[in-house]
Amino acid sequence: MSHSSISDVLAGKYPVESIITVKGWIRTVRANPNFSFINLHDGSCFDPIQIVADKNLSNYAEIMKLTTSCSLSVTGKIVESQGKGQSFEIQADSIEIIGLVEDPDTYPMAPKRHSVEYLREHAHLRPRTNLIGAVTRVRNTLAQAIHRFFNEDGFQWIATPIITASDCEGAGEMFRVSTLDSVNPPLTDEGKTDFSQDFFGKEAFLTVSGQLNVETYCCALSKVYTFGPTFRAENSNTSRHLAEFWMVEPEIAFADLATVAQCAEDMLKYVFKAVLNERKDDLEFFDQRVQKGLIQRLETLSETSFVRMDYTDAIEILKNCGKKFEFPVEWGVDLSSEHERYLAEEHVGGPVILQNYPKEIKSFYMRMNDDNKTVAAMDVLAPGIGEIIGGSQREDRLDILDARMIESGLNPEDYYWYRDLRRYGSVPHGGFGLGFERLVSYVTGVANVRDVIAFPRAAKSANF
RNA sequence: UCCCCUUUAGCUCAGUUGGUUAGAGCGACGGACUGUUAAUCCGCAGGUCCCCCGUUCAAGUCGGGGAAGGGGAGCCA
Repeated sequence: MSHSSISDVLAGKYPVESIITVKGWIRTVRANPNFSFINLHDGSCFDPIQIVADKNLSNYAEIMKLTTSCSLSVTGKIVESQGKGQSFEIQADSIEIIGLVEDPDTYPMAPKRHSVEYLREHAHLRPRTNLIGAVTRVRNTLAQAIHRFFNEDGFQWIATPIITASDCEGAGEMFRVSTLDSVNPPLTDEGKTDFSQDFFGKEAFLTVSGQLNVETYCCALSKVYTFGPTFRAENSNTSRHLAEFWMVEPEIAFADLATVAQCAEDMLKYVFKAVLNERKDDLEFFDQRVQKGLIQRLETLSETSFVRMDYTDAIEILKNCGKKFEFPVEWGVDLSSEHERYLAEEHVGGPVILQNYPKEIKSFYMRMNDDNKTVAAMDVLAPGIGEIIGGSQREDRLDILDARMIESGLNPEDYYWYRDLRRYGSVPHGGFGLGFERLVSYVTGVANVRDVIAFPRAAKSANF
């Protein structure tokens, strides 16, 4: 049987006096012997719809006993609400009780405020809450907007592999993918695990980045991006790290660092605007309950240019700002959280694009600048979150790439297919990686990335 | 992985110098209520004080060890 989404009903899609059916779960209920108010939600929007149940309903005795999260099918007439707080409500003709809550006393999602830590321990029920429901819709809107932004700009979406047999990705600890007997694996003559007998005939891992793969498609289709899950086996225990997270990685051919930075800025502004336009209801909740001033901040961000700053200038600013840092600042050091926070939160007061870092602290594939000291790298630092995007122009000159690999202790032969791109019609190109959960966290104000992904996977934590 | 903090009712927390029967708010439950909005009012039930070992006449409280969670750092997206 067909039914209407609550978001359509509240948006006024059906004329007053229409008879419709809605289905969902009870958020709150206020009962008295003569009539009851039931707020029903189905996840289609932030607000629930108010059902007015009169005592004349045949099953009114059962209706009076309903509790939070019971599931219902309600058929009735749309009317303009007599009360404040909603424009429309449904005057119920019939209420079918689909599923009761078997023991309201022990049902974990009470109609009250819960801590995010508590909700995380009940990850299968937390999507029913206002908070996680809103996060989920905003996350979806951001993902759709990212695809739309790239599609409108002529990018092709490339599904790069989740499993990678090349052990040369370098960035961080990897999860091994294997079908070998983990207790008694086959051994080589040297007594080491014999991966030639493994499923792929060699050691295989979950990807830590799609970048190297997507560069190959960039050097053929010009504008490409990946958007998929990424895995890091780092033992990080912070509000900004997950072992399984989603990453957006565009790669642009015939592009320099400035083009890459502009793409990052345009993409962020595009998705901020999308959320402001499409999910105002959820943002208002975040603004009220999670982070005051959130909407104003997003509106400002989507209109003003991001500050660009060279690493060298940032070092001077940090050295001369008069602030005492735990880690001393000197040209050549990797910036730590306190430095990044000062730059984004205090010096700029907004996101800042930091560019041209010393080559020693960045990856081998980043393009060497003419000064032979810095590479064409850029990070977007956001207040409160830190690094939200990391990117670079890639080294497109084979001799310099080889030299950088050797400097970094890598064997160029292992990267033959990556090097081939520089041998056959090499072009300047570049791209960046956006941590999707960090973006959702930034946009919603929800501080921990574990609360903006459905089932978070982190060190010592893979429940549900 | 390192530093700091926390763990008491379904949830959020208080708990004095180590001392009788461990408290509040919210939630749940029962009742009242003809337009409520996390309704309101009245009533009631609800405890392995995270686990183990120790000190003591006596431990929620003190000591040691462990676990889980949080904040910060590192790594990064």
